[in-house]
Amino acid sequence: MSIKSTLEKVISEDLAEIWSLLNPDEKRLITDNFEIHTFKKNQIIYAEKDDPAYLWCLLKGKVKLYKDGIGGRQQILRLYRPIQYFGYRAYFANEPYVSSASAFEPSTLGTLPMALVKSMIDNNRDLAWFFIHELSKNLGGSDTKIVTLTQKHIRGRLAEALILLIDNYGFEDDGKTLKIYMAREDVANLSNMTTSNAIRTLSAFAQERIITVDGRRIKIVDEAKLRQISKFG
Amino acid sequence: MSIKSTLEKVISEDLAEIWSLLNPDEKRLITDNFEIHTFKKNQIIYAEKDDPAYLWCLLKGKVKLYKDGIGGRQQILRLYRPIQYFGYRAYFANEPYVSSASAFEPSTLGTLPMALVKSMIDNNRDLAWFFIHELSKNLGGSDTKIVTLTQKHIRGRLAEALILLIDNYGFEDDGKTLKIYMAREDVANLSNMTTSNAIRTLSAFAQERIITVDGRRIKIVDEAKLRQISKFG
DNA sequence: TTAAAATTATGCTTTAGAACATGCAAAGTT
DNA sequence: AACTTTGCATGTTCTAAAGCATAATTTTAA
Repeated sequence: MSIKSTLEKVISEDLAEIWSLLNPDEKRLITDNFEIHTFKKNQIIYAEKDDPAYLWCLLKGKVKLYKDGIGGRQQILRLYRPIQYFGYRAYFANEPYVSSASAFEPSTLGTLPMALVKSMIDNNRDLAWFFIHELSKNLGGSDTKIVTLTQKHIRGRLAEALILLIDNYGFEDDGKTLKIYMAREDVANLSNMTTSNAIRTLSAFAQERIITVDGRRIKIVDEAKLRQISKFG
Repeated sequence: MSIKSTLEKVISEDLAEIWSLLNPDEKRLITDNFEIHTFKKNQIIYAEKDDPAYLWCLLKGKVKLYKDGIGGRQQILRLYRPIQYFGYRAYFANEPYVSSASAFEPSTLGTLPMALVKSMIDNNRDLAWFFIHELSKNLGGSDTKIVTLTQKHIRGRLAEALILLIDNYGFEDDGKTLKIYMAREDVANLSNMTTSNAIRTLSAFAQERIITVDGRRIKIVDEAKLRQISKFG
Protein backbone atom coordinates (compact mmCIF):
# COMPACT_ATOMS: atom_id res chain seq x y z
CA MET A 1 0.00 0.00 0.00
CA SER A 2 1.33 3.44 -0.87
CA ILE A 3 2.18 5.91 1.84
CA LYS A 4 -0.54 8.22 0.60
CA SER A 5 -3.29 5.62 0.72
CA THR A 6 -2.05 4.33 4.08
CA LEU A 7 -2.30 7.85 5.41
CA GLU A 8 -5.85 8.27 4.16
CA LYS A 9 -6.86 4.90 5.52
CA VAL A 10 -5.28 5.64 8.87
CA ILE A 11 -6.85 9.05 9.10
CA SER A 12 -10.36 8.14 8.03
CA GLU A 13 -10.61 4.85 9.89
CA ASP A 14 -8.53 5.33 12.96
CA LEU A 15 -9.24 8.91 13.91
CA ALA A 16 -12.91 8.07 14.10
CA GLU A 17 -13.58 9.76 17.40
CA ILE A 18 -12.39 13.17 16.31
CA TRP A 19 -12.98 12.61 12.61
CA SER A 20 -16.75 12.53 13.01
CA LEU A 21 -16.67 15.99 14.55
CA LEU A 22 -15.18 17.63 11.47
CA ASN A 23 -16.47 19.23 8.28
CA PRO A 24 -14.91 18.57 4.85
CA ASP A 25 -12.61 21.60 4.99
CA GLU A 26 -11.31 20.54 8.37
CA LYS A 27 -10.79 17.00 7.15
CA ARG A 28 -8.79 18.35 4.26
CA LEU A 29 -6.62 20.41 6.61
CA ILE A 30 -5.88 17.33 8.64
CA THR A 31 -4.91 15.03 5.80
CA ASP A 32 -2.60 17.74 4.52
CA ASN A 33 -0.83 18.19 7.85
CA PHE A 34 -0.93 14.75 9.44
CA GLU A 35 2.46 13.06 9.69
CA ILE A 36 3.16 9.44 10.53
CA HIS A 37 6.08 8.51 12.81
CA THR A 38 7.32 5.16 14.03
CA PHE A 39 9.09 4.55 17.34
CA LYS A 40 11.12 1.61 18.54
CA LYS A 41 10.61 -0.04 21.88
CA ASN A 42 11.56 2.34 24.70
CA GLN A 43 12.22 5.21 22.30
CA ILE A 44 11.37 8.62 23.74
CA ILE A 45 8.63 10.53 21.92
CA TYR A 46 9.08 13.74 23.83
CA ALA A 47 10.78 14.69 27.08
CA GLU A 48 10.00 16.84 30.09
CA LYS A 49 10.94 20.51 29.55
CA ASP A 50 10.59 20.23 25.77
CA ASP A 51 8.27 22.78 24.20
CA PRO A 52 5.04 21.20 22.96
CA ALA A 53 4.36 21.64 19.26
CA TYR A 54 2.29 18.65 18.18
CA LEU A 55 -0.83 16.78 19.02
CA TRP A 56 0.17 13.13 19.16
CA CYS A 57 -2.17 10.38 18.12
CA LEU A 58 -1.25 6.80 18.97
CA LEU A 59 -2.24 4.58 16.04
CA LYS A 60 -0.50 1.32 16.92
CA GLY A 61 1.41 0.07 19.93
CA LYS A 62 1.51 1.26 23.53
CA VAL A 63 2.79 4.48 25.07
CA LYS A 64 3.53 5.52 28.62
CA LEU A 65 3.45 9.05 29.99
CA TYR A 66 5.83 9.35 32.92
CA LYS A 67 7.79 11.71 35.09
CA ASP A 68 11.36 11.23 36.24
CA GLY A 69 11.65 11.86 39.95
CA ILE A 70 14.24 11.61 42.69
CA GLY A 71 17.21 9.26 42.35
CA GLY A 72 16.17 8.01 38.92
CA ARG A 73 12.80 6.89 40.27
CA GLN A 74 10.17 7.13 37.57
CA GLN A 75 6.43 7.54 38.05
CA ILE A 76 4.15 6.37 35.25
CA LEU A 77 1.24 8.82 35.06
CA ARG A 78 -0.91 7.46 32.24
CA LEU A 79 -0.93 4.71 29.62
CA TYR A 80 -2.19 5.13 26.07
CA ARG A 81 -3.62 2.67 23.56
CA PRO A 82 -4.77 3.18 19.97
CA ILE A 83 -6.61 5.46 19.19
CA GLN A 84 -5.81 8.02 21.84
CA TYR A 85 -4.45 11.55 21.80
CA PHE A 86 -1.86 13.16 24.04
CA GLY A 87 0.79 15.86 24.17
CA TYR A 88 -1.66 18.75 24.05
CA ARG A 89 -1.93 19.67 27.74
CA ALA A 90 1.34 21.58 28.01
CA TYR A 91 0.54 23.54 24.84
CA PHE A 92 -2.86 24.54 26.20
CA ALA A 93 -1.29 25.50 29.53
CA ASN A 94 1.30 27.51 27.62
CA GLU A 95 4.20 25.83 29.37
CA PRO A 96 6.88 23.20 28.61
CA TYR A 97 6.09 19.53 29.12
CA VAL A 98 6.13 18.45 32.76
CA SER A 99 6.27 14.78 31.79
CA SER A 100 7.83 12.56 29.15
CA ALA A 101 6.34 10.05 26.73
CA SER A 102 7.94 6.91 25.40
CA ALA A 103 6.93 3.86 23.39
CA PHE A 104 6.35 0.77 25.48
CA GLU A 105 6.67 -1.39 22.39
CA PRO A 106 7.20 -0.67 18.68
CA SER A 107 4.56 1.96 17.92
CA THR A 108 3.12 4.08 15.14
CA LEU A 109 1.99 7.62 15.87
CA GLY A 110 0.58 10.54 13.95
CA THR A 111 1.16 14.23 14.58
CA LEU A 112 -0.78 17.40 13.91
CA PRO A 113 0.74 20.83 14.56
CA MET A 114 -0.87 22.24 17.71
CA ALA A 115 -1.25 25.62 16.01
CA LEU A 116 -3.58 23.91 13.57
CA VAL A 117 -5.46 22.15 16.36
CA LYS A 118 -5.86 25.48 18.12
CA SER A 119 -7.36 27.16 15.06
CA MET A 120 -9.69 24.22 14.54
CA ILE A 121 -10.91 24.43 18.13
CA ASP A 122 -11.63 28.10 17.51
CA ASN A 123 -14.03 27.12 14.75
CA ASN A 124 -15.48 23.88 16.08
CA ARG A 125 -17.19 23.78 19.45
CA ASP A 126 -17.40 19.98 19.42
CA LEU A 127 -13.66 19.81 19.20
CA ALA A 128 -13.40 22.25 22.09
CA TRP A 129 -15.69 20.02 24.13
CA PHE A 130 -13.65 16.97 23.21
CA PHE A 131 -10.59 18.48 24.86
CA ILE A 132 -12.48 19.97 27.81
CA HIS A 133 -13.87 16.51 28.46
CA GLU A 134 -10.53 14.73 28.13
CA LEU A 135 -8.75 17.24 30.37
CA SER A 136 -11.51 17.00 32.97
CA LYS A 137 -11.40 13.21 33.05
CA ASN A 138 -7.62 13.21 33.33
CA LEU A 139 -7.63 15.80 36.11
CA GLY A 140 -10.08 13.73 38.14
CA GLY A 141 -7.85 10.71 37.59
CA SER A 142 -4.69 12.51 38.68
CA ASP A 143 -6.34 13.96 41.78
CA THR A 144 -7.51 10.49 42.75
CA LYS A 145 -4.06 9.07 42.04
CA ILE A 146 -2.48 11.57 44.42
CA VAL A 147 -4.43 10.04 47.28
CA THR A 148 -4.17 6.37 46.34
CA LEU A 149 -0.44 6.51 45.68
CA THR A 150 0.29 8.35 48.92
CA GLN A 151 -2.13 6.55 51.24
CA LYS A 152 -2.69 2.97 50.08
CA HIS A 153 -0.33 0.24 51.18
CA ILE A 154 1.81 -1.68 48.74
CA ARG A 155 -0.68 -4.49 48.07
CA GLY A 156 -3.48 -2.02 47.41
CA ARG A 157 -1.34 0.00 45.04
CA LEU A 158 -0.24 -3.07 43.07
CA ALA A 159 -3.81 -4.39 42.87
CA GLU A 160 -4.93 -1.02 41.57
CA ALA A 161 -2.16 -0.99 38.98
CA LEU A 162 -3.17 -4.42 37.72
CA ILE A 163 -6.78 -3.26 37.43
CA LEU A 164 -5.58 -0.23 35.49
CA LEU A 165 -3.80 -2.57 33.08
CA ILE A 166 -6.95 -4.64 32.66
CA ASP A 167 -9.05 -1.54 31.97
CA ASN A 168 -6.50 -0.09 29.59
CA TYR A 169 -5.33 -3.05 27.57
CA GLY A 170 -7.71 -5.88 28.38
CA PHE A 171 -7.06 -9.59 28.03
CA GLU A 172 -5.76 -11.97 25.38
CA ASP A 173 -8.27 -14.35 23.76
CA ASP A 174 -8.20 -16.60 26.82
CA GLY A 175 -9.91 -13.79 28.74
CA LYS A 176 -7.36 -13.99 31.53
CA THR A 177 -3.90 -13.08 30.29
CA LEU A 178 -3.10 -9.37 30.43
CA LYS A 179 -2.55 -7.94 26.97
CA ILE A 180 0.53 -6.05 28.09
CA TYR A 181 3.92 -7.48 28.97
CA MET A 182 5.89 -5.08 31.07
CA ALA A 183 9.10 -5.33 33.06
CA ARG A 184 8.76 -5.57 36.83
CA GLU A 185 10.44 -2.19 36.95
CA ASP A 186 7.58 -0.63 35.01
CA VAL A 187 5.02 -2.35 37.22
CA ALA A 188 6.88 -0.74 40.12
CA ASN A 189 6.95 2.66 38.43
CA LEU A 190 3.22 2.44 37.93
CA SER A 191 2.53 1.61 41.58
CA ASN A 192 5.04 3.82 43.34
CA MET A 193 7.23 1.09 44.76
CA THR A 194 10.68 -0.36 44.21
CA THR A 195 11.29 -3.14 41.71
CA SER A 196 12.09 -5.49 44.60
CA ASN A 197 8.72 -4.86 46.17
CA ALA A 198 6.88 -5.23 42.87
CA ILE A 199 8.47 -8.66 42.45
CA ARG A 200 7.81 -9.64 46.06
CA THR A 201 4.18 -8.53 45.97
CA LEU A 202 3.46 -10.14 42.59
CA SER A 203 4.87 -13.37 44.04
CA ALA A 204 2.62 -12.98 47.08
CA PHE A 205 -0.44 -12.48 44.87
CA ALA A 206 0.54 -15.59 42.89
CA GLN A 207 0.94 -17.60 46.09
CA GLU A 208 -2.54 -16.48 47.12
CA ARG A 209 -3.92 -17.66 43.76
CA ILE A 210 -5.03 -14.14 42.81
CA ILE A 211 -2.84 -14.16 39.72
CA THR A 212 -0.36 -16.45 38.02
CA VAL A 213 2.98 -15.18 36.79
CA ASP A 214 5.08 -16.63 33.99
CA GLY A 215 7.83 -14.19 33.16
CA ARG A 216 6.06 -11.06 31.99
CA ARG A 217 2.88 -12.96 31.27
CA ILE A 218 0.36 -12.19 34.01
CA LYS A 219 -2.91 -14.08 34.26
CA ILE A 220 -5.70 -12.60 36.37
CA VAL A 221 -7.24 -15.52 38.27
CA ASP A 222 -9.40 -13.70 40.83
CA GLU A 223 -10.29 -10.22 39.64
CA ALA A 224 -12.89 -9.73 42.38
CA LYS A 225 -10.24 -10.34 45.04
CA LEU A 226 -7.93 -7.94 43.26
CA ARG A 227 -10.58 -5.21 43.33
CA GLN A 228 -11.20 -5.90 46.99
CA ILE A 229 -7.50 -5.56 47.82
CA SER A 230 -7.35 -2.37 45.78
CA LYS A 231 -10.29 -0.93 47.71
CA PHE A 232 -9.25 -1.98 51.21
CA GLY A 233 -6.18 -4.14 51.94
CA MET B 1 -25.63 48.82 50.14
CA SER B 2 -28.60 46.90 48.74
CA ILE B 3 -28.32 43.26 47.84
CA LYS B 4 -28.99 44.12 44.22
CA SER B 5 -26.28 46.77 43.99
CA THR B 6 -23.85 44.56 45.90
CA LEU B 7 -24.50 41.83 43.37
CA GLU B 8 -23.85 44.12 40.45
CA LYS B 9 -20.74 45.50 42.06
CA VAL B 10 -19.45 42.04 42.83
CA ILE B 11 -20.16 40.76 39.38
CA SER B 12 -18.79 43.65 37.39
CA GLU B 13 -15.72 44.29 39.54
CA ASP B 14 -14.75 40.93 40.87
CA LEU B 15 -15.48 38.64 37.97
CA ALA B 16 -13.14 40.72 35.84
CA GLU B 17 -11.21 37.84 34.34
CA ILE B 18 -14.26 36.16 32.84
CA TRP B 19 -16.38 39.32 32.63
CA SER B 20 -14.17 40.89 29.97
CA LEU B 21 -14.77 37.89 27.71
CA LEU B 22 -18.53 38.41 27.56
CA ASN B 23 -20.97 40.37 25.39
CA PRO B 24 -23.90 42.37 26.83
CA ASP B 25 -26.41 39.50 26.43
CA GLU B 26 -24.10 37.13 28.25
CA LYS B 27 -23.51 39.65 31.00
CA ARG B 28 -27.26 39.96 31.43
CA LEU B 29 -27.61 36.18 31.69
CA ILE B 30 -25.02 36.10 34.42
CA THR B 31 -26.45 38.89 36.56
CA ASP B 32 -29.85 37.16 36.35
CA ASN B 33 -28.52 33.77 37.48
CA PHE B 34 -25.69 34.62 39.82
CA GLU B 35 -26.35 33.76 43.47
CA ILE B 36 -24.34 34.80 46.48
CA HIS B 37 -23.68 32.35 49.32
CA THR B 38 -21.79 32.74 52.56
CA PHE B 39 -19.99 29.97 54.41
CA LYS B 40 -18.71 29.75 57.95
CA LYS B 41 -15.23 28.61 58.86
CA ASN B 42 -14.83 24.89 58.03
CA GLN B 43 -18.28 24.67 56.43
CA ILE B 44 -18.48 22.23 53.54
CA ILE B 45 -19.34 23.75 50.16
CA TYR B 46 -19.76 20.45 48.36
CA ALA B 47 -18.72 16.88 49.05
CA GLU B 48 -17.18 13.99 47.14
CA LYS B 49 -19.81 11.93 45.29
CA ASP B 50 -22.24 14.84 45.06
CA ASP B 51 -23.43 15.64 41.57
CA PRO B 52 -21.97 18.89 40.27
CA ALA B 53 -24.52 21.54 39.33
CA TYR B 54 -22.83 24.90 39.84
CA LEU B 55 -19.78 26.82 38.89
CA TRP B 56 -18.42 28.24 42.13
CA CYS B 57 -16.68 31.57 42.28
CA LEU B 58 -14.78 32.50 45.43
CA LEU B 59 -15.34 36.21 46.11
CA LYS B 60 -13.99 36.56 49.63
CA GLY B 61 -12.16 34.25 52.01
CA LYS B 62 -10.17 31.07 51.41
CA VAL B 63 -11.27 27.65 50.19
CA LYS B 64 -9.56 24.27 50.16
CA LEU B 65 -10.25 21.43 47.75
CA TYR B 66 -9.46 18.13 49.40
CA LYS B 67 -10.02 14.41 49.28
CA ASP B 68 -10.73 12.17 52.24
CA GLY B 69 -8.50 9.12 52.16
CA ILE B 70 -7.72 6.13 54.31
CA GLY B 71 -8.31 6.24 58.07
CA GLY B 72 -9.67 9.79 58.04
CA ARG B 73 -6.47 11.05 56.45
CA GLN B 74 -7.20 14.04 54.27
CA GLN B 75 -5.19 15.29 51.30
CA ILE B 76 -5.51 18.94 50.33
CA LEU B 77 -5.38 19.11 46.54
CA ARG B 78 -5.70 22.82 45.78
CA LEU B 79 -6.24 26.13 47.53
CA TYR B 80 -8.37 28.95 46.17
CA ARG B 81 -8.29 32.69 46.73
CA PRO B 82 -10.54 35.44 45.38
CA ILE B 83 -11.32 35.61 42.47
CA GLN B 84 -11.03 32.01 41.41
CA TYR B 85 -13.44 29.47 39.95
CA PHE B 86 -13.88 25.81 40.83
CA GLY B 87 -16.40 22.99 40.91
CA TYR B 88 -16.68 22.69 37.15
CA ARG B 89 -14.34 19.77 36.44
CA ALA B 90 -16.69 16.99 37.52
CA TYR B 91 -19.52 18.47 35.47
CA PHE B 92 -17.34 18.62 32.36
CA ALA B 93 -16.16 15.05 32.97
CA ASN B 94 -19.78 14.05 33.40
CA GLU B 95 -19.16 12.38 36.73
CA PRO B 96 -19.75 13.04 40.45
CA TYR B 97 -17.23 15.08 42.41
CA VAL B 98 -14.11 13.11 43.33
CA SER B 99 -13.13 15.72 45.93
CA SER B 100 -14.73 18.01 48.48
CA ALA B 101 -14.52 21.76 49.01
CA SER B 102 -14.75 23.63 52.29
CA ALA B 103 -14.20 27.15 53.55
CA PHE B 104 -10.91 27.68 55.34
CA GLU B 105 -12.27 30.84 56.93
CA PRO B 106 -15.56 32.75 56.65
CA SER B 107 -16.08 33.11 52.92
CA THR B 108 -18.38 34.56 50.30
CA LEU B 109 -19.01 32.66 47.08
CA GLY B 110 -21.13 33.06 44.00
CA THR B 111 -22.73 30.35 41.91
CA LEU B 112 -23.79 30.01 38.30
CA PRO B 113 -25.73 26.96 37.07
CA MET B 114 -23.34 24.77 35.05
CA ALA B 115 -26.00 24.30 32.39
CA LEU B 116 -25.79 28.03 31.77
CA VAL B 117 -22.00 27.95 31.74
CA LYS B 118 -22.14 25.11 29.22
CA SER B 119 -24.39 27.03 26.87
CA MET B 120 -22.22 30.10 27.18
CA ILE B 121 -19.12 28.09 26.28
CA ASP B 122 -20.98 26.85 23.21
CA ASN B 123 -21.30 30.43 22.03
CA ASN B 124 -18.09 31.97 23.26
CA ARG B 125 -14.75 30.52 22.22
CA ASP B 126 -12.84 32.74 24.66
CA LEU B 127 -14.76 31.19 27.51
CA ALA B 128 -13.96 27.74 26.12
CA TRP B 129 -10.28 28.65 26.09
CA PHE B 130 -10.50 29.96 29.63
CA PHE B 131 -11.55 26.54 30.87
CA ILE B 132 -9.19 24.61 28.59
CA HIS B 133 -6.37 26.71 29.98
CA GLU B 134 -7.42 26.30 33.62
CA LEU B 135 -7.88 22.55 33.28
CA SER B 136 -4.52 22.20 31.55
CA LYS B 137 -2.69 24.16 34.25
CA ASN B 138 -4.36 22.15 37.00
CA LEU B 139 -3.58 18.84 35.32
CA GLY B 140 0.08 19.74 35.04
CA GLY B 141 0.02 20.70 38.71
CA SER B 142 -1.61 17.45 39.81
CA ASP B 143 0.76 15.34 37.75
CA THR B 144 3.69 17.11 39.35
CA LYS B 145 2.15 16.72 42.80
CA ILE B 146 1.89 12.96 42.30
CA VAL B 147 5.65 12.76 42.06
CA THR B 148 6.60 15.27 44.75
CA LEU B 149 4.21 13.85 47.34
CA THR B 150 5.30 10.27 46.72
CA GLN B 151 9.02 10.81 46.30
CA LYS B 152 10.18 13.79 48.33
CA HIS B 153 11.09 13.37 51.96
CA ILE B 154 9.21 15.08 54.75
CA ARG B 155 11.35 18.22 54.85
CA GLY B 156 11.08 18.67 51.10
CA ARG B 157 7.33 18.22 51.16
CA LEU B 158 6.85 20.73 53.97
CA ALA B 159 9.13 23.26 52.28
CA GLU B 160 7.12 22.87 49.09
CA ALA B 161 3.86 23.33 50.97
CA LEU B 162 5.12 26.55 52.53
CA ILE B 163 6.17 27.82 49.11
CA LEU B 164 2.70 26.96 47.81
CA LEU B 165 1.21 29.05 50.62
CA ILE B 166 3.49 31.95 49.73
CA ASP B 167 2.54 31.75 46.06
CA ASN B 168 -1.17 31.38 46.82
CA TYR B 169 -1.77 33.86 49.59
CA GLY B 170 1.38 35.93 49.85
CA PHE B 171 2.62 37.92 52.83
CA GLU B 172 1.23 40.44 55.28
CA ASP B 173 2.48 44.02 55.02
CA ASP B 174 5.74 43.10 56.75
CA GLY B 175 6.60 41.04 53.67
CA LYS B 176 7.43 38.00 55.80
CA THR B 177 4.34 36.73 57.63
CA LEU B 178 2.25 34.24 55.66
CA LYS B 179 -1.20 35.63 54.94
CA ILE B 180 -2.86 32.35 55.92
CA TYR B 181 -3.21 30.93 59.41
CA MET B 182 -3.86 27.22 59.28
CA ALA B 183 -3.87 24.47 61.88
CA ARG B 184 -0.90 22.13 61.96
CA GLU B 185 -3.30 19.43 60.86
CA ASP B 186 -4.00 21.28 57.62
CA VAL B 187 -0.30 21.89 57.05
CA ALA B 188 0.07 18.13 57.42
CA ASN B 189 -2.82 17.43 55.06
CA LEU B 190 -1.22 19.66 52.48
CA SER B 191 2.15 17.92 52.69
CA ASN B 192 1.09 14.29 53.08
CA MET B 193 2.34 13.76 56.61
CA THR B 194 0.93 13.30 60.10
CA THR B 195 0.17 16.26 62.33
CA SER B 196 2.97 15.20 64.66
CA ASN B 197 5.49 15.32 61.85
CA ALA B 198 4.22 18.67 60.60
CA ILE B 199 4.76 20.07 64.10
CA ARG B 200 8.17 18.45 64.44
CA THR B 201 9.39 19.60 61.04
CA LEU B 202 8.09 23.15 61.49
CA SER B 203 10.00 23.23 64.78
CA ALA B 204 13.10 21.96 63.02
CA PHE B 205 12.81 24.68 60.36
CA ALA B 206 12.40 27.27 63.12
CA GLN B 207 15.48 25.95 64.93
CA GLU B 208 17.41 26.26 61.68
CA ARG B 209 16.27 29.89 61.34
CA ILE B 210 14.45 29.19 58.07
CA ILE B 211 11.14 30.30 59.54
CA THR B 212 9.78 31.56 62.85
CA VAL B 213 6.64 30.13 64.34
CA ASP B 214 4.27 31.86 66.74
CA GLY B 215 1.11 29.81 67.02
CA ARG B 216 -0.35 29.77 63.54
CA ARG B 217 1.63 32.79 62.49
CA ILE B 218 4.48 31.67 60.28
CA LYS B 219 7.20 34.06 59.20
CA ILE B 220 9.39 33.12 56.27
CA VAL B 221 12.93 34.10 57.23
CA ASP B 222 14.97 32.38 54.54
CA GLU B 223 12.88 31.74 51.45
CA ALA B 224 15.91 30.79 49.36
CA LYS B 225 16.80 28.02 51.80
CA LEU B 226 13.20 26.88 51.74
CA ARG B 227 13.26 26.59 47.96
CA GLN B 228 16.54 24.73 48.15
CA ILE B 229 15.13 22.22 50.62
CA SER B 230 12.04 21.84 48.45
CA LYS B 231 14.20 21.12 45.42
CA PHE B 232 16.67 18.74 47.02
CA GLY B 233 16.87 17.67 50.68
C1' DT C 1 28.23 -20.96 21.13
C1' DT C 2 29.81 -18.38 24.43
C1' DA C 3 30.06 -14.22 26.81
C1' DA C 4 27.98 -10.19 28.72
C1' DA C 5 24.23 -7.77 30.33
C1' DA C 6 19.85 -7.25 31.98
C1' DT C 7 16.07 -8.99 34.52
C1' DT C 8 13.93 -11.69 38.07
C1' DA C 9 13.87 -13.75 42.60
C1' DT C 10 14.89 -13.93 47.73
C1' DG C 11 16.96 -13.20 52.07
C1' DC C 12 18.79 -9.87 55.43
C1' DT C 13 19.42 -5.18 57.31
C1' DT C 14 18.24 -0.60 57.96
C1' DT C 15 15.37 3.39 58.42
C1' DA C 16 11.93 7.02 57.63
C1' DG C 17 8.01 8.07 59.24
C1' DA C 18 3.61 6.46 61.49
C1' DA C 19 1.43 5.38 65.74
C1' DC C 20 1.02 6.11 70.40
C1' DA C 21 1.48 8.39 74.89
C1' DT C 22 1.95 12.22 77.68
C1' DG C 23 2.48 16.97 79.16
C1' DC C 24 1.39 21.89 78.51
C1' DA C 25 -0.76 25.94 77.22
C1' DA C 26 -4.35 28.63 75.32
C1' DA C 27 -9.13 29.53 74.79
C1' DG C 28 -13.78 28.83 75.52
C1' DT C 29 -17.75 27.49 78.56
C1' DT C 30 -20.43 27.10 82.66
C1' DA D 1 -12.63 30.71 89.15
C1' DA D 2 -13.04 26.02 87.96
C1' DC D 3 -13.77 23.08 84.24
C1' DT D 4 -13.51 21.37 79.63
C1' DT D 5 -11.93 21.32 75.10
C1' DT D 6 -8.69 21.97 71.55
C1' DG D 7 -4.26 22.50 69.71
C1' DC D 8 0.84 22.39 70.12
C1' DA D 9 5.08 20.07 71.45
C1' DT D 10 8.08 16.20 72.30
C1' DG D 11 9.72 11.61 73.58
C1' DT D 12 9.25 6.52 72.69
C1' DT D 13 8.01 2.51 70.18
C1' DC D 14 6.93 0.02 66.17
C1' DT D 15 6.56 -1.30 61.32
C1' DA D 16 6.10 -0.99 56.30
C1' DA D 17 8.87 -0.54 52.90
C1' DA D 18 13.43 0.83 51.14
C1' DG D 19 18.14 -0.54 50.57
C1' DC D 20 21.55 -3.86 49.85
C1' DA D 21 23.63 -8.29 48.67
C1' DT D 22 23.59 -12.33 46.11
C1' DA D 23 22.14 -15.79 43.02
C1' DA D 24 19.40 -17.70 39.37
C1' DT D 25 17.40 -16.98 35.13
C1' DT D 26 16.49 -14.83 30.79
C1' DT D 27 17.74 -11.89 27.05
C1' DT D 28 20.90 -9.73 24.03
C1' DA D 29 24.99 -9.38 21.65
C1' DA D 30 29.17 -10.70 19.65
